[in-house]
Amino acid sequence: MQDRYEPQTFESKWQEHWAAKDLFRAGSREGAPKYYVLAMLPYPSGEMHMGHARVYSITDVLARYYRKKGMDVLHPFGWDSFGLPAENAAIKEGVHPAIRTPKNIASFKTDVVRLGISVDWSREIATSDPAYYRWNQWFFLRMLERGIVYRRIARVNFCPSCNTVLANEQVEEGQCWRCSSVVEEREIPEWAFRITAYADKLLEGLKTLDWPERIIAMQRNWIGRSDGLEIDFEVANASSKASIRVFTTRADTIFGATYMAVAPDHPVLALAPADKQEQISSFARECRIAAKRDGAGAAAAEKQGIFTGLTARNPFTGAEIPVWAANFVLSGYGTGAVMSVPAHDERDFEFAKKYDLPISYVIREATGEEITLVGKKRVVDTKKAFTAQGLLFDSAEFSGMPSAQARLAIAAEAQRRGVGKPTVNYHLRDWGVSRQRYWGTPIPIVYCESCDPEHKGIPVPDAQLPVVLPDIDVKEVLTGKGEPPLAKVHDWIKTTCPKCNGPARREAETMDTFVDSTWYWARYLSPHETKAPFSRKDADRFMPIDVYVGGPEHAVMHLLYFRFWTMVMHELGLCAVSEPAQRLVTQGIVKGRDGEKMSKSKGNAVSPRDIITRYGADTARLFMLFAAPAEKDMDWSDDQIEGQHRFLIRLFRLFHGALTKMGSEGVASARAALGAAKIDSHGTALELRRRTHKTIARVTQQLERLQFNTGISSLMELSNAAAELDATDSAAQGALFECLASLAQLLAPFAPHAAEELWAALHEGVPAKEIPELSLAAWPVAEAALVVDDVFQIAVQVNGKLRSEIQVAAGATDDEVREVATHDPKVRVWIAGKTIKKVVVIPKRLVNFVVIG
RNA sequence: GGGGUCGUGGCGGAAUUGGUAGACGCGCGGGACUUAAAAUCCCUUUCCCGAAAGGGAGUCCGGGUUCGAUUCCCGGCGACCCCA
Repeated sequence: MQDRYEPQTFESKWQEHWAAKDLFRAGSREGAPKYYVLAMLPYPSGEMHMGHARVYSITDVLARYYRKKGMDVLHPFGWDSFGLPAENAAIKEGVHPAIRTPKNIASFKTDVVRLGISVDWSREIATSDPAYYRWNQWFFLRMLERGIVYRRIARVNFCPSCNTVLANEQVEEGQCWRCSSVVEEREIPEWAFRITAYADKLLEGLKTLDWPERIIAMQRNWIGRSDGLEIDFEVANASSKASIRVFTTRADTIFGATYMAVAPDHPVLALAPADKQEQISSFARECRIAAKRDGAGAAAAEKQGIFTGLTARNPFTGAEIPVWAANFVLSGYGTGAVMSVPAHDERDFEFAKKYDLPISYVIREATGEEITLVGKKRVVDTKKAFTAQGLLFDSAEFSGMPSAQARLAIAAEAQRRGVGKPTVNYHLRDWGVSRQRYWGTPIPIVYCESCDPEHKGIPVPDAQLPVVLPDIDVKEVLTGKGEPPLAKVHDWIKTTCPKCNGPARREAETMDTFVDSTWYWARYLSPHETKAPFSRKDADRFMPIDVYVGGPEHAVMHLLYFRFWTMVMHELGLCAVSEPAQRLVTQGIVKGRDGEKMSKSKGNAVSPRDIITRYGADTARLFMLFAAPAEKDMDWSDDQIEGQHRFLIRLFRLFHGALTKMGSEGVASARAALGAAKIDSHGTALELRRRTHKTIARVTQQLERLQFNTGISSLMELSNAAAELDATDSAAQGALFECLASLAQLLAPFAPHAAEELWAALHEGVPAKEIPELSLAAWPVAEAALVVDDVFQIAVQVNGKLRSEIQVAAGATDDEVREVATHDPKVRVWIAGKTIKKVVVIPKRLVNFVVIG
């Protein structure tokens, strides 16, 4: 072998070797347990970036490790090839997405291969392929049949720059998540997925998942279940009978509801006195403008409101209370109206103080003394709202009840009187999927004037799927303006009605590309299946995903849709599982040299291509894995990458030096001894053997726990130890050879090309077909006898302070250990003349003398 | 404002989950090789006192539990992320 580490001379050789031997094909180990490891589906930009390189390094370590553990590993790859970037580029440059996309895929794929990622390419898919998206359409129709897909008139977020409708989640601070344009509101018909029907299942399922706590929390908050009471407040002073419905989670405070607040565009405001109407509409206009400026939330803004002239009757106190219009009440949220309890809600309190509205306390602390009566007034802290739960007072027959009980009792009473009912509200909204774009899945619906005058939509029959995207003249159709692009493709829009065979037109809108990534992971199981999205047999074999790796930015959108879709697939009988991924790893971002998130526009991006060219793929991989734990953000560091490169340089020198010194005969006999498990060793050789086997045990454990950074450091330690051994006799050479062989094996998941090269060096002179294939060679197993030391270093403390270290035999009893420690000269100094109150002995760790005096 | 994650040397980060704090790597400093430089190799490197042996302090700050706390509990401060 060469003593110099020159990855350029061998990395592509091994990549070709793996491909030629088809080593990474899944499904070829029938009896073995399966392992499905997956990185989130990438959008095929022309070049891989560091974030990708990091994810694939992580999944590849796992794929390679479990493959060596004998499992049937599925590590597939594919492309999220529909979507806005390709379409926007087409608008700008006039290149058809269908032409650009395959080029980008080919280029990106080259990067994946060059990084040495062990992918089963026979399962490669692209979501823009009709063979894939026909199943999007098929799912859409199945969901339509089940009422999970429905048509609605929606007030939607519209990005004038992307010229597209955005989901709520795609709006950030009132701006488009992609281009940061200010989002407008429009009312249009659209198709939607009834994901809200799955809110409780989505919530419930979270309990079973091995996902990061913060992702679970984000999903829980996003679903936002709140249990409360819907109750009607009758309008007291309008000419016609009307009521305002509110939702509250704090029905126990209802006796303290001293005013109401409604959204500035609430329908009840039509009943307000004529002299107030102008004021109300100008207030509504202001709020609309402010909301657009500050974002949909607008809660950050100063609380503002106006009195509407209306009053309502508190259904429990009977009091007539004023109705205000307020900017913090949103018509799209809940019922668009709230009962305001300033005594027990901070926002209501603030508002009441500002506009001098009455405040009455009805809850007090549950512990503590009875409210003191001073004259006729109860003494409470009127400086602030009391928002905690407590005991009711001044609440008629409910007085004295604790909050939780009172909520139930008040809800029951409201229900008995027919003015309210217990209700559950969710923050989660249904998922609008219609997009006014070209480069997406056509929605398989036609409109027929004669059978469907109301434009409810007629499903395209299964036999006519896929509805294939038409080829277009890019310049004519993709103008980036006006109606959906497909509406301009008249030949395509014109079709026949599947019901009456009369003229009909196709749905011109396409599906949100988030649809594509909800179930691609299942398509990998049966990528060539033509009768179904995937086969039940394959689903039973490989579902669920064992480890799913991707960015935390997908915490709510993708990961929620992905779970929802799986629940539907389960209901359709397609698979046994209802949760797609048992374990989720969210990897941190890679920051640039300046500590900012890497991006081309900031000019701080480091290209994996450059790194691979300069240092080789293995160095790039080691850096990604070593610099920080997988879940943490990491800073790019030119120095750190040099360090990883140096490690590989040292390894090559170590192997070269050792093998040269042993000579081919020495190597052959050491190899034979290792093969026969007959390594005879003692002294320093035995010490190295212990280190080798301890390292095997440690690295194995670290891989199971995804602690790649410490795994690599364990390998560094072992190689440092091996370099120190001067192997002159055959025993030492045997131990050294075992150590090197283990290093090559343990290194294989992390730096596979270098490991192959080293593995080959260890088998120099052996006929190629007799050399075990490193990628499939069994993962080394530590010999138990060599993992346990026979002598331990034990710390000796006196009153918790380290005073000495002693050597103790493994089998020593606590008494013996204490005896040795007591006689240690350094310890004696500290315990001499003092009373030993207690001695704590922790086997194999430490002894602590507790002394006084 | 609510929810979450976290805070350890000059830096990235370790610490067998309550048991010798700082593994491994980087950087700094010193040395070897070299005409010289790069590369490589060796030594040192938490801070303070000390020539050394050794001693003292130390995991954001303040309390607590414990023989023993980076780890658990309470209260602050600060950072980041998500939602308002």
